Amino acid sequence: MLKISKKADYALMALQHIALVQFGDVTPGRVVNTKEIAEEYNIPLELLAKVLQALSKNGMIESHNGPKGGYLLARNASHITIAQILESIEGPLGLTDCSHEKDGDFCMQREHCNIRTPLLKVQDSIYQLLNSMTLQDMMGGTPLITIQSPSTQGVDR
Amino acid sequence: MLKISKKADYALMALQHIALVQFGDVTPGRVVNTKEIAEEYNIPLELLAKVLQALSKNGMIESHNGPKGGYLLARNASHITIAQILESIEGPLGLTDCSHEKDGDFCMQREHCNIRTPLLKVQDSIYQLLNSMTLQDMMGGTPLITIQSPSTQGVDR
DNA sequence: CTTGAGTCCGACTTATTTGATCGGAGATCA
DNA sequence: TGATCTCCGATCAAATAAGTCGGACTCAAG
Ligand code: FES
Ligand code: FES
Repeated sequence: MLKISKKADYALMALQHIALVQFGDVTPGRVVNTKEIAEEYNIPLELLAKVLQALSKNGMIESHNGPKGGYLLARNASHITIAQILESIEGPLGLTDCSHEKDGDFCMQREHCNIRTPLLKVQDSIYQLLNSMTLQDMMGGTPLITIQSPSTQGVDR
Repeated sequence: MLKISKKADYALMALQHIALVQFGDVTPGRVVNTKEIAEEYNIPLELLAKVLQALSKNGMIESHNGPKGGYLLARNASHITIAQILESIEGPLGLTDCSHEKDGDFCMQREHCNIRTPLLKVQDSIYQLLNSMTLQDMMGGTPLITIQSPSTQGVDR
């Protein structure tokens, strides 16, 4: 349950790879093209292309056309959060169909719904969680995210 | 993204309804049948039945057959967590396909995978989150779950 | 004991989403 | 100019979820 799509998976891998090349290496200005990533991680080329397109459209990476072209991180790795990446590929976060109340978009159960409010809270918590972890954090195995709740007080990791 | 299935939705509603009848009301021993819930929340009858079956099979509720039959909460509402409910309906929690390493179940990207470890941590955090919230909590608008992470220190709700 | 209303339960069909693919247009550098 | 590479839309196939159907069982009243 709560599985994220493979496209989102690919997006994370690709971004991390780009970040790695751009940061850790001695070749700071190097661009990285689709093929390179696809072969490295055994990802279907065309599908990965689609993913990268979406990422660039959402301002996560910059695309450079033509020969010697490729992709570049749009901002610092510490300013790109997991939530942003995932939302670029799949829609906005929403546990239920009726999380985001559009006009007229009425859930059949809305009237007597008893789970809307608590679920929205859970959803919000998950969002904070995803939005507090950055690409940077994913690279260096840096910080752990800890949860505090009334029932699991003091439980660490 | 991260949408839970409608069946899981229905499960939460149904369980909360059962808990409400069994606890808050003056009819402590009353059983509640499928039809009652289905009509109350506009849920397809047969589908809800399926959901309830799964729940009973996983020990969340008890089923009583025959006329005047129906469902009963198997344990106290404060001992049923959201995570348990969701896992009864959908499979076990897993952000990626390769979260649970079965034998021979090798992810194509496993060798060079750079996102496995951090994602598992995120997954674990989410699980703690879901597992720290009980049916009881959902009923009375009781406790809020708070998150603490290095980057959002001090941010409350 | 018989009967029948009411329920549980598994198999089946249909709809929706996701994964993956193809072909062409536009841009850049040698 | 020409070759190479990215970008972008439309399209096809597979997986999953949503919803439906009919039979087996159980209890309680008559
Ligand atoms: S399920 Fe739509 S409002 Fe609760
Ligand atoms: S995606 Fe399977 S191991 Fe990382």
